[in-house]
This record gives sequence, structure tokens and C-alpha cells, in this order.
Amino acid sequence: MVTLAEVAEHAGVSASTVSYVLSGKRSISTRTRERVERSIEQLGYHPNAGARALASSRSNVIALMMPLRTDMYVPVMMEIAIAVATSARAHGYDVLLLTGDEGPAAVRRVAGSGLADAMILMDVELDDERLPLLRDSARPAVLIGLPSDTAGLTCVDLDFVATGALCVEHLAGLGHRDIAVIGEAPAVYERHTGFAERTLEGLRGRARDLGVRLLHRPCDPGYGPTSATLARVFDERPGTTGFVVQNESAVEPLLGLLRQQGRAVPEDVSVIAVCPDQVALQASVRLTSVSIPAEEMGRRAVERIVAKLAGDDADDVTLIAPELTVRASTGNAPG
Amino acid sequence: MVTLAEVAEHAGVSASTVSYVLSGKRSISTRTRERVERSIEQLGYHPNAGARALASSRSNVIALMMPLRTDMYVPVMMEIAIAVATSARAHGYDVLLLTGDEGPAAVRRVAGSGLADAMILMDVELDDERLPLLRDSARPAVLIGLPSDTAGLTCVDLDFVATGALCVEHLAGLGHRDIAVIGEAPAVYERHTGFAERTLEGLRGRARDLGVRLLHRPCDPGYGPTSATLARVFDERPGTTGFVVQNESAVEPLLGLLRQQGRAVPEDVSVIAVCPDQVALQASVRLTSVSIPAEEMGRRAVERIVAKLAGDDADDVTLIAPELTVRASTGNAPG
DNA sequence: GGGGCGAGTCGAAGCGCTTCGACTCGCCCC
DNA sequence: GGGGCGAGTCGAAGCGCTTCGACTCGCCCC
Repeated sequence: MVTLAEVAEHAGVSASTVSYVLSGKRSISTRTRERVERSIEQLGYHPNAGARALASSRSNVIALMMPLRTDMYVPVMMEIAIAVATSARAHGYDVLLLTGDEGPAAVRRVAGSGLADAMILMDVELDDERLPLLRDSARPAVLIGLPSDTAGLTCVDLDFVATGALCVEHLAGLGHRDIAVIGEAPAVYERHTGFAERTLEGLRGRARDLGVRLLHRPCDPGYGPTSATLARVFDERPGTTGFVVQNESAVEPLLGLLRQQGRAVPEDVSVIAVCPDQVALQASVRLTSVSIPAEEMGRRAVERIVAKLAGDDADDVTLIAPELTVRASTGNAPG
Repeated sequence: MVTLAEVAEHAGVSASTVSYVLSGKRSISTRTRERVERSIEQLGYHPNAGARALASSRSNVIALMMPLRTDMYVPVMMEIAIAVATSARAHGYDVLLLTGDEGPAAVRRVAGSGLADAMILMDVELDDERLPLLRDSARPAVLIGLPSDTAGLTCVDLDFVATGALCVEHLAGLGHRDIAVIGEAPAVYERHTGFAERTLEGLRGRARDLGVRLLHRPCDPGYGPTSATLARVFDERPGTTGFVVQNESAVEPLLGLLRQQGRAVPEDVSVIAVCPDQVALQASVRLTSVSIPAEEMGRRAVERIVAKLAGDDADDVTLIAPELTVRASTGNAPG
């Protein structure tokens, strides 16, 4: 391993000068800077991360806490993770991958050891057990998701309440009076996952405002559960003409089942999904959807973290406004 | 931040004694050890990661290089990543998340800076540009995937050649003489991704041996491309009765399309998939499949890395034998 | 009863950086 | 012409650990 001292010797300057060339914290003459840069290049020098962290008390690492479970929104999680990693690198940070199963202990460990300067948390529950620790911690944190009480926290999320409202509005505007919601797996609601609860809140609120009947049914992933859920819906509300789907793995099964039952989309039944654009476009009917801006969520979270590490200590909630794209799966209610 | 020196003072011992309690590298009396452990507990001490890395030249971090692209096997990638993170923690390591877009530069940076002690690489191409660097590097590395030339490298992968062979064998054994392969996206083959090419090799080889006709068609993700690919297949080979699907996003569309065409599965057409068990079980027909053991791949990669970090410097290739599970989507060829 | 040995503990050095204070030197200004 | 100032550079200290050598002490053995 090449050290800074070796670079200094090679360039004929002191170690501190090399350090200042690297950090730019003091002015260096062009002549010296170029000489040092040439030595760095020639020797293939990379600053030792541990030494740098120890001396500066900055690791230049951001921890990302991902859910361990893979029962929901896998592509969204993955896209967020990749966006976080990519944006972090663009700001000079690396990303440490933590899984949610370590829980609060991971927060303590990472904060205490200086492994990371800050953390980003995904899969936030309404009353998440990691929150008290984050509020106390000296290290900045950003949540991707929204707990019940956001006081003292910085959050980035899609505005899922508005998302739910938007879906009902769109369907109601087309004349649908009986709307069914195919939701996430029951387990997702049982642990009070923020986005699922908030979407429901938005759906119900607007349905009430507009005098539309709303039936919500959680749905385990896959064809079988979707089929059972659909049967139950038509059993309880035979007049259902509008569907809101917030469950990626139910999308294609639902479309296939409706086709089999001879219900045309959108002539007989309208379907709107809350999902990434990619899913909406790859389905067998091009879906009207509210997109989940995973890349933007990851990127914005990193931007907030970087700002906080640079001294901005405001806590705030960034809600991304939902965008509804009308495609081929929604139309006027029949009759 | 609490330091080791503060723990030492609190416990009334020297700093080195605390260090030896932590590492267990020298014997410590039970009395002293318990006193130190109590102080650590009471003060909430966490060793500083940077200082530890600097002094020991070990970061206890494993770098995981993931593909940036999300055009294939997202759930598999995600499951591997989670398995790597979980197993790494079980062995006392943390995981640094790198994306593939930094390429060889990332390998140099991580190795040179001591950010990580070792690395795991995913999404390996047959002639991957990162390989020469890995062969030279002093730091251990494990590939999840298989390049053309494995000399000087340690790899873990499903035996995709055997996987391909197994699929053809199963269908041929049921009397199918015309088999079509719905493959990954064209881009996956264009960049010579190891697993895709190897599966094809296995499929073709065994088809030749058994005198079965094989038609391979790459397929972009989604319903539209699957539909077009299927039409092309039946156009070129109207007698096709067996399908091998190695493309997760084509599975449900394919089943739906066959149903629409009035082709019963498995009475008229047999379908076998190469995919995680979860996908096979959630499809509209319970699929006969060769499973992709993502969790095992991630775990084994970590085990090999940990062994190498402990001094085992053997290079070897771990090929996981494929397992075929017969479910409801394959049966005797018609007629 | 003295020598040797292992268990247990300590002190100091060193890992490779950053950063602070101090120094030199040339220029500009009154 | 002397004082002040900013640009440019250096040396030393210090960040919080690990690890090596050395020391003490009690026990066991011949």
C-alpha cells in the first residue's frame, strides 16, 4: 500500500502539503499541486480510509438500512437502493448496507463506531422502534417513508395520502361508484407500514368526500391469493367497476382473471395501479397508474443527508406529489 | 463518543487489557474480564471502526458489487444481496454496497483505500473487464457467477450448464421433440452474461445428445415482447410442445397467452421455468421449475470470503447442483 | 529451595492520516 | 523604507485503536 508519506517524498514536499492538495483546504501553488498530482498518479496512491476517518472523524460513508423481508415492492426497494448508492458516490460517499433485522442495535452500532456519518432508513413503520434513537442521535438520519410522528425527523416519501385520493378522484370522475382496493399482503398492514396505511387513508377520505363506496382487501402475493381476493370482492360487491391495485404481484394476475371472466378492461372494469412506471408499461393492458418515483426518493434522501452533513440541521418532511398517468386501463363506468 | 481509554479508566485497567478483552488474543482473568465488560456495558462503548482498521489493517468490511441495471432477475439480485448482508453480519463483517457502473475503478479504489478487506462481485460477464485486477489484487475476491476463464479466481454459482441440460432432459423424457426457450432480454446475451450463455450451452448440448429440436429466442421484459416472441415461435415451429422459460417477467404473460390461445398447460403444452421457487409457486399454474438458490449463493460466497480472510488461499469454483421440482406445468407430450 | 514456565497485565510504539500553529517570502501601502 | 498581510509550505501533535516486548507473580518440578 502506498502511503501519503511516500507520495510526499516522491514529490519532494511535506506530508501536510499532500494532504492539503487532496482536501483543497489551503491554497497550494499550481506548480506544487501538479507535482503532487503527478506523484499520486504514478504511485497509484489511494488515501487509507481508516486513517482518514480516524483523523477527521468523518468516514464518508452513509448507512442504508433495508428491509430484510422480500414480501413487498422488491423492485422499488432495489431501485431505491441503487439510486442511493449512485447518488452517494456522486457526492463522494460510499454506502454501507444494513438489513432491518438488526433493528435499533444497528443504529447504535453504526453511530457508536463511526462506521458511517449518517443513515438512511427504509421500510418505516408508523410507530417505528428505531425512531427514539434517531431523534437522540448526533448523526444525521433521513427516513424514506413517513412515521406517525415526524417531529425531530427528516423524511422523504411519495405523498401516499394524495396518491390514494388521486386514484379515487380519477375513478369517481369517470363515473365509478363502487371501487375495490387490492392491497398489499395482510402482514404489511399488520406491522403498520407507513405507505400502506397512508394510501388507505387517502383512498377512504376521498371516497367519503365524493360519496363513493370503497372496499379494501389485503392480498398475499401471487395468482392464487389474487384470484381468491377478486372472487370475494365480486361476491360482496357485485357492482364493482373500479379497481385500485397497490400490490405489484397482483397486477398481471388481476388482468388475466378479469379477461377470463369476460370482463373487458376498460369497457366493463377500470383498473388503476400504484406502481413503478415500468410495471404499468409491461402489463398486458397499458395501465393507468400513479407511479412510485423510486429513483427520485433515493436521490432526494441522499441530497438531504448530504445537506445535513454540510451543516443544515433543519428537520423537514419532503413529500413528493403523486403523478397520475392515464393509459389504457381506465374509462367511463359502464351503463 | 466513548473511547477505549475511558473504558480502561472506568474499569481500573490499562488500555491494552481492554483491547485484549475485546479481541480475546491473550488470556485475561475472569475477574478482570467481567469488570471490563461491565464498564463497556455501562458506558455504552463501541470501538471506533477507523482506529481499529488503521491499527489492525482490517476493516471487517466486505464490498458487494451489484449490477446497476435492473433489466433482469431483480428479485434474485435482491435476495442475494440480503443473504450476503445477513451472512456477513453473522461472521462479524459489514457490507459496503457498490454499483457496477464504477467498474474496475471501484475495485482499485476499494482495494487501495482499505475500505474493504475483500469483495464479492455479481453480474459477471464471460470476459469481464474487472477480472485481471482481481487476479492481481492482494485482497480476496469471490465471484457470484462464472467467467470463461476461472484460473486464479474463486467463484460460486448455480451450475447453469447442468440446469439447461436438466430442463431439456425432463421435457424430452416426457416425449417432447420440439422445445422453445424464452430467454432473457437480448441485451443480456449481447454483453455475454455468464449464466445466460451457460444455460444455453447446457440446453443445446443436451438437445443435441437427445435429438430434440431447440429454438432459442431472447425476450424483452413484459407482456408485449412475450406475446411477440410466442407468436414468432409458433410461426417458425408450429409443432412446439415444450417451453423453457428463463425470464421471470415472461412467466405470467406466457401462461396467460397460452390460456387465451386455448392451449392447455400441461395437456397441450408443457412449461418449465428457471426461477426462484417463489415465482414458480405464485404463478397461475404451479410451475415445474429449476430453482435459483439465491440465498445459498449469497451465503456460500460469504463463507468462501471468510475462509479466505482466515488464510485459506485456495481458488476454486463452487457449482451448486440444480434441482428440478416437478409441479403442475409439465406433462406428457400430446399425441 | 532455586529455576523455569505460564497466566495475567502494562507501557510504549506505531498504524496513516488531518489540522493547527508557525514560519518565510514577496508585495503593497502609507 | 518599514509594517502588515496573504499566499504557500512545513513540522508536530493527535485521532483511538492493536500489538509487541517486558514485567510480576505464583506454582510446579527436580
